[in-house]
Amino acid sequence: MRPCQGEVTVWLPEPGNGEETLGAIDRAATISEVAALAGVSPGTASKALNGRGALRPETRRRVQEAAEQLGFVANAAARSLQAGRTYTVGMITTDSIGRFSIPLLIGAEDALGAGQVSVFLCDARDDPIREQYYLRTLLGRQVDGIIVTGRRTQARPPIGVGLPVPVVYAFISSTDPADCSVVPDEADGARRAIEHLLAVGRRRIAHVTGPEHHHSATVRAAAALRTLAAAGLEPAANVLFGEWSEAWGRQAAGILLSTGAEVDAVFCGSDQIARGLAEALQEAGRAVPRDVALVGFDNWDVMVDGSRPALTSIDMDLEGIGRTAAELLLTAINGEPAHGRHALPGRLIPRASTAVNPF
Amino acid sequence: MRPCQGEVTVWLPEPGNGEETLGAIDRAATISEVAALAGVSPGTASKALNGRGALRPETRRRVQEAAEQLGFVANAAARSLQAGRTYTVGMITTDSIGRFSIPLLIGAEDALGAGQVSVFLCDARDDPIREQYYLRTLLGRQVDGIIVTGRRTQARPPIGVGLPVPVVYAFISSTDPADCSVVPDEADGARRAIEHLLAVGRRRIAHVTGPEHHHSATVRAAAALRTLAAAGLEPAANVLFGEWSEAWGRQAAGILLSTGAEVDAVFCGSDQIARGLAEALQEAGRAVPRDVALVGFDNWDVMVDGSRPALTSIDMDLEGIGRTAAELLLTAINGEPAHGRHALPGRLIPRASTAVNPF
DNA sequence: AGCGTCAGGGCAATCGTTTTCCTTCCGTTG
DNA sequence: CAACGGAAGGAAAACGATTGCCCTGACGCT
Repeated sequence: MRPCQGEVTVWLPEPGNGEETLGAIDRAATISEVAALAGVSPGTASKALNGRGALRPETRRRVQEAAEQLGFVANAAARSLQAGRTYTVGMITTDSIGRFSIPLLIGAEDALGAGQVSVFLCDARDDPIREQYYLRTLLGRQVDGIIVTGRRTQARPPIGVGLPVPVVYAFISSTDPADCSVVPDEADGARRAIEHLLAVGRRRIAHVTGPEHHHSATVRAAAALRTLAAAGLEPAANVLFGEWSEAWGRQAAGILLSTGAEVDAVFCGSDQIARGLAEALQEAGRAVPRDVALVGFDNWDVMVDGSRPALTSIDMDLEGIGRTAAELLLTAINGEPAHGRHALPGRLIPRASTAVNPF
Repeated sequence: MRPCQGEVTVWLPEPGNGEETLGAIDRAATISEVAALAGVSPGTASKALNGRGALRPETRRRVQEAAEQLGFVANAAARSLQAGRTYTVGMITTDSIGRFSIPLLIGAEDALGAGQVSVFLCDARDDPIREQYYLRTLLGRQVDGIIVTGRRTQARPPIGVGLPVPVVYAFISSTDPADCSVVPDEADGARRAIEHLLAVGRRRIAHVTGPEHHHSATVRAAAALRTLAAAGLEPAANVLFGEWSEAWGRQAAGILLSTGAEVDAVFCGSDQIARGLAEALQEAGRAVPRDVALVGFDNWDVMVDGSRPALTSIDMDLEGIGRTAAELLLTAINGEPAHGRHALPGRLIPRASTAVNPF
């Protein structure tokens, strides 16, 4: 194996650097060594370190000092072999690790780290083979549970049936209603967007979003239309389906302007679309938010802050979804499995693109 | 523990769903059970499944079928207990998982996954306490090695001294030259940027970048100036240090224009800066790339593609850095530790912002 | 003084797999 | 026919931590 490809520059350390690292540990100490140093048996040492059994305080202290001195950390393999639990969960991102997976991952790691549980990360890259391979790997490592995440909210077939460990789906959901899924309430998010636009006085509202075959796009669009209808309004234009890109946002702006529809607000299916729309509208002489107010979706920092004006957006609270999924997984591991699809509400983050008084 | 906070909508599965999941596994099968089913001893079963020992082909097959039938996956805890290796490495991202960590992570996971090694992910969030906590956790889990990554290329103190397992730093580097670090060659990247601008005929080149106290900013700036000097040129303006944001890019455009410096190209310290600059320049009536050519840094897809025109940029090959770090770690685990700072070259990705003939 | 009680701590089994010896059986050869 | 050798597979130790059980003193009570 050639570790480095292409040109590589290497600075080697200067030789003859005589200082020895202090406290060097060649091999991790075992509890027997700790016990020997403390002058007790391994069993007693275990009790001392885990606060079990009946020990003289002085003995306990002696063992603890010995452990400290040797830098003892219990071998997790041995411990889990005997406990039957590994205090480890697997996290499979079915599509690549990306913008959506990360907050989920952080949220999950947050909730699990507090419970002394470590996370095995697996990136299946949209490949069912890799997915099953990782699943087997995780099962072989006797994880206590598995979190499955992905980039799209659309329901997917269960990753496995009759698995020996609990599984929770985060962001994506399983088609099997008996599985436990934690997803964003996208319809609720779309409702908040429309209601916010209504609240700031807009009445001629259009919706520009991603591909029609994309679950999120259709769910959000339907909810937006429902909310408008509930207010006795029609959309100012037909829903424009396209892609999740700035380029499509710019293009959509042209379409809206050319139809002559008197649009005073656009709810966009993503922040990227909104940003493209904002740019093109302003180039065409429409002021944002004065003439047209904009609401995005995702609350992606780099987009909402980079856009001018800054974008009002819907935050799906991905971190919260990851955290909730992890917490549900922990309770499932403790014997109380949850079922069904848990939809978490998002928040609307108001910014300049829907300001009432833009001065 | 309340798993869900805030409003939550739950759809429960319809009760009375009578179908039993097929092949349900309550408890993972052990090798003894496989052995019993195949009519051999556990030791023999182990040999059969691992291709060791002298066994009749027919016996081997019988064991394999039994394993298949029971869905046997070897208990990794037991295996690593006896092997002294866990086929697991830890990955500590010292600052939060972000845009830079992900490609590193993907690259590392790529190189390791192929070697049947799993990754423990830990996010220390810039907190030294968390960092040491995770380090202990990883050591307790007997990882075979540790990869340390971060968001900044600046050298950092070693995460620990005399650790019982090899450590490789990726993207960041360790201040201890005896440690192994894999970093992008930022100076080389800056050189490529300047040489590209020279190659497309620009001579009055400015540099706008991030904070002066930021290692990457100073390294890139120094290399840019050196490259210009080597071509017998002065920079068209003083290096402008600011922040890594679009807003700063826009502001810097104003500064450059107001000084009256006849700039025909700007090398930007990041794609965000370049995007802001592109916007502001064009609003001021300068065409990109006709009047001013732009080169960014990072090759961040959403920036280089969202910008108009699309940005030429320097790609640090983060994925390659992650992969190389992982490969070096694997060889270190196998007893051949590498030392020193390995700088990997980047690539310049040409796009419209430096096109010679923009028509 | 004798017995019971309990604190303190050692012993050994256990978890599941691998691996190092053995044992057994069969065929071959001197 | 005896001895040897190799093939096939079994028995058991080992990895390291935990834990239930047991042992040993010391102390108190009658």
